[in-house]
Amino acid sequence: MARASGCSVATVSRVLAGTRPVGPEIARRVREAAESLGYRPNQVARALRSRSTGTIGLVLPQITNPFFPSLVREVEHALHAEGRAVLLADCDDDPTIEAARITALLDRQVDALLVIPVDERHSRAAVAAAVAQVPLVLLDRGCGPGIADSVATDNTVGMTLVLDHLAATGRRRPCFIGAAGTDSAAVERLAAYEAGAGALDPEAPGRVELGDFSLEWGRAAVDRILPSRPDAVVCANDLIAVGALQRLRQLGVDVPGEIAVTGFDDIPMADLADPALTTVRQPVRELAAEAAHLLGHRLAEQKDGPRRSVRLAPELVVRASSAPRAASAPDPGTTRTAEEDQ
Amino acid sequence: MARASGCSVATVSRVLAGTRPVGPEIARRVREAAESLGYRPNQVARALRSRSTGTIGLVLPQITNPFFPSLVREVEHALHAEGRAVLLADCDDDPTIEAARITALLDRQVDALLVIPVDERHSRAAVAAAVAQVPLVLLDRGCGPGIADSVATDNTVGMTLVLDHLAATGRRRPCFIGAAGTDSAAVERLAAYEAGAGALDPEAPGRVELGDFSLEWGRAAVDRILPSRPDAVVCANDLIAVGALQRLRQLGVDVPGEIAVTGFDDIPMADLADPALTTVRQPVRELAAEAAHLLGHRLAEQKDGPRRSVRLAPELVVRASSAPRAASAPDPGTTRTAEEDQ
DNA sequence: GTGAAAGCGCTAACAC
DNA sequence: GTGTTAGCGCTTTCAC
Repeated sequence: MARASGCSVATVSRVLAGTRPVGPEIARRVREAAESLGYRPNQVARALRSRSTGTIGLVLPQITNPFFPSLVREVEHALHAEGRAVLLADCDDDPTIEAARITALLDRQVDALLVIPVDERHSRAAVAAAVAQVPLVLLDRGCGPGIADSVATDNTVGMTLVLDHLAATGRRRPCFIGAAGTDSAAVERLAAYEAGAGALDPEAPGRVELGDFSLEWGRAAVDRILPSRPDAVVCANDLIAVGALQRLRQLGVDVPGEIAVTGFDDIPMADLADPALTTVRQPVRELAAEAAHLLGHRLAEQKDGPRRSVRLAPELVVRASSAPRAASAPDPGTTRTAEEDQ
Repeated sequence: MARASGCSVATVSRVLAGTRPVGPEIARRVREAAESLGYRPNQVARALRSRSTGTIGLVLPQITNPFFPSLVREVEHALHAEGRAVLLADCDDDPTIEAARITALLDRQVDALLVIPVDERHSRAAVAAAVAQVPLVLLDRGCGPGIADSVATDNTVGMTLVLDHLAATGRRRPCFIGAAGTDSAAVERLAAYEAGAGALDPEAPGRVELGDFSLEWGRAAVDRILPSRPDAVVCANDLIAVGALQRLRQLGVDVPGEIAVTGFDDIPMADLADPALTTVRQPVRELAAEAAHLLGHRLAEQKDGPRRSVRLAPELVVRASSAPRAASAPDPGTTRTAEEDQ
């Protein structure tokens, strides 16, 4: 390669990396030679020398969780646009596996880590250890206070959007089906419901059932919540909401005629449920972009800036499951977004 | 590290890699030193020297396609179990992006590539170019004849299972909603339907509507197929089937009372549809394991063995959407698998 | 069985 | 501006 262009390897390196100015004539020769020889620089050697692999580790609980694929997609695209590559680690929802995967990624000299922790508490040690070695940003879920940079959806805003919408469409007796976990999604969504539901009905903050983030729990919780005669079921995520929808249908309850149902996340299934589910759409692309930005910042600047915690506001997606009682349920194919409401 | 254990770097390398016999006493000292220093070998340097990164590129059309997350999960776990890591490349269903991603992975010196091609025809050039550089196995979808090793589900077996099941449960007027593409899934599933449906009804092979693999097409196709008064709608994948289910419900058609509906793939949504969808479950774990095995084979043996093409038989999952007409629709939560039928 | 030394392909000092 | 040279951290001959 150096021979072919009639100059030294150093010059070749400079032309390709653009590190230092090079004469226009010789630069052209180098580029031509690279072209005709089909030369591709070896990223491994480059990484060894420059101590930077251009590789980011993405650690997530379970790729089969329906909320993650779109997030992974956006992260992959955002990072690739910066010329970085993504090493994927699926943890099977197990903090032990998570710790092992993080170690494996660190051994491979990833430049940084993007972690969606499995568990608020049990992931902390592994994350803390990793933070000491490379820039790390927590995505979507927290992992203890101020342990690392983090990017997540603002759950409080989301829940407020839901409650405001229910109030505006005439619902007065909401209830909440949530999750008992200690993670930010469970805690913040519950807190926001309790804080906001009182405006609709002083009793509403008390109508709460806590289980986990599953379809099964959604189905089971309906039976426990129904005796309180709610006119709206606010669910902590879409899985719970779809489960609730299934059980309500089974019991012959009219949604949205008798009861409105809302979810959170806007997973693909939300649009396909019958009736289509009103929910809160997380700003997935922006979450990914912000995470990539934070990583870039940590990689460029000195490693010791103050911890940043970014919260992004979600968007309400109004669908059939919360249509006002006056109107009959519209065609399931029809959806309106928050913008269109304005 | 060499200093700490009082021997040479070569010996340290030998102990840790187990390449050559080392005296037991000194081996112990090395291991102790490694332990106490928290020594982790630098995989990048190792890769540069040994010309093997232990990294596999996984290239797929779109992680948001509901069939892929479980496949990605199994691939990741199978590969990680062998000490390899997965570089993920999402192609946004675009062959141009696919080609770019493949090049980027090759530049990073992946040991091999696992590719789910975007398009039977338009992915061929990029795949062929990659095959010349590293071991490559095609997963789930083909990409022209004999271009590389491949692992996929046996679509013919799957469709036969469906038709046999429909025959056994008393259906006599099946029809088919498929896709017009040239990919193996579209072609083989259609061919298998046409070959097998004649046994139920000589007219059946002619009752075919071809569109794409989408929910929307499933909805639209129902209107075109209904005039032929079918008692079973065989769909080329689950997305089509769920769309068909939605439209049939909208039209007030009783499923499975009047018409049975079947899908293909067993995506998560299949179990959640109402009624739950009878479908063909692809052997995802085995697909991933076989792909990993093939890769291992190519990496270990000489690169020029004969091309291998592995087809794995899928499994029928019987749910409510194809229940015999005599019985009323069972509880949506109840599912039976093919094994339980035997 | 163990150590010394030569590189893997590249980049970054340092001369010129 | 450009060439020369010394490594990045490891594995692997090759001597002993």
